[in-house]
Amino acid sequence: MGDLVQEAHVRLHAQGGRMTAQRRLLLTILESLREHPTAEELFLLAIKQDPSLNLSTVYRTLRWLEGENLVSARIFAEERRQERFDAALPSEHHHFMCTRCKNVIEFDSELFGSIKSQFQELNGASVATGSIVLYGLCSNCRKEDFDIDNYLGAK
Amino acid sequence: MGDLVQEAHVRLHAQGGRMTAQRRLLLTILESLREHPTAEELFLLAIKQDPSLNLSTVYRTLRWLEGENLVSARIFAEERRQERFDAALPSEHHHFMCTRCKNVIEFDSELFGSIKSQFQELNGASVATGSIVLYGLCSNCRKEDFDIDNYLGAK
DNA sequence: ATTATTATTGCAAATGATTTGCAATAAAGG
DNA sequence: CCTTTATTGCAAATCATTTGCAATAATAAT
Repeated sequence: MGDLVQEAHVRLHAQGGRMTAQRRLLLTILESLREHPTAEELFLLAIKQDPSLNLSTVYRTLRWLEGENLVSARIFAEERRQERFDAALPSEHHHFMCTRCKNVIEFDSELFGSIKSQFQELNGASVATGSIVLYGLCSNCRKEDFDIDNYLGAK
Repeated sequence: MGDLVQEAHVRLHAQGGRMTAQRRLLLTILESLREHPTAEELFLLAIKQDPSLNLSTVYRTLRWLEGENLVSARIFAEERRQERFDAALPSEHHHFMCTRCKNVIEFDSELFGSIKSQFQELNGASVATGSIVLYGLCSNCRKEDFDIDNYLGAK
C-alpha cells in the first residue's frame, strides 16, 4: 500500500473519518499516476475497477485531499474552467503543459525564490505562494509536428 | 478616444465588423481600468451608463477582444472557475493577487526568460508562452492585518 | 438621405463542470 | 453482532459562460 493511502488513513482516523473502498481506490489510482488528471479522467479510470462509483464521490474525495494539502487543484489556460488535480509533492514546483497533447510536466526552479523576493521588495507585499506555468510543445509533439511537416512537404 | 477603442475600430472595419455603442462603452471602461475585472464586474460598471446592456454582450465582446489579442483571460487559484480579463499590454507580464482584497498587481521579470530557456534545454520542449502568478498580501492589506492584530492585542 | 444588407444585440434557454440535499448504505467502536 | 453516524449514489441545483433566434441597428449601396 502506498504512501498516499497510508497517510490518508492516518488523517481520516485522527478526524473521525472512515477509509472506504471508494477512497482507497481513488487514492491508489491517484498515486500511481504521473499525470494530472481531471476529475472525470480519474473517474473513468476508477469505474473500470468499481463500476458503481459515482462522480460526486470523486469530487468529494479530491476536495478532502485538497483540504488536507495532499492534492492541489489548478486550471490551465488551455482548458478554461476545468480543474486538474496534482497528487502534490510536498515541495514547491511548477508546470509545463503541452498545448498539443495536454500532458503536464513538473519542474523546479531555483530562480523562483529570487523572483518572489524581488517582487516583495519592490511592492512591500508579502508573497506566500505562487507558481510558474509554461505552455508550448513537448519534445514528442515537436517531433510529430516535424513529421507532419515532412509528410505534407513530400506530397 | 483611447487607444483600445481606436484599435478595435480599425480591426472591426478590416474584418467587416461594426463598432456598436455597446462595444464602444465596454472598450472605454476596459481601458480606463487598472484592475482585472471579471465579466460581471465589467457588466456592473457598464450598465450604469447603458442599463439595457446584456451580460452576454459583455462576454461576446471580451471573447472577440481575446481573439484579437487585445485582452487576455486568466483564472486565479483563489477564484475557481471565474475568469478575470486583462486589457493586455503588448509585453509579457506576470501577476500578483492579494488573497485578502483580490487586487491584482502586474509585474515584469527579467528572470523569466532564463526560466523558459532552462526548461527548454532540460526537456527538449519548445516554450511558447507562460506566466508567473504570486499570491500573498499586498502592502495595504499587510498594514490592515497589523492594525487588527494591534487592536486585538490591546483589548 | 433612404433603403437594403447582415452583423450584433437582448433574451431565454442550454451547457458543462462542480456542488449539494437526502435517503440508503456501510465503516468503526463497543 | 449492533449501534452510531460518516459516506455514498442519485438527482436536482448552482454558477460562470455560451448559444439559438427573432428583433435591432451599423454600414454599404442606391
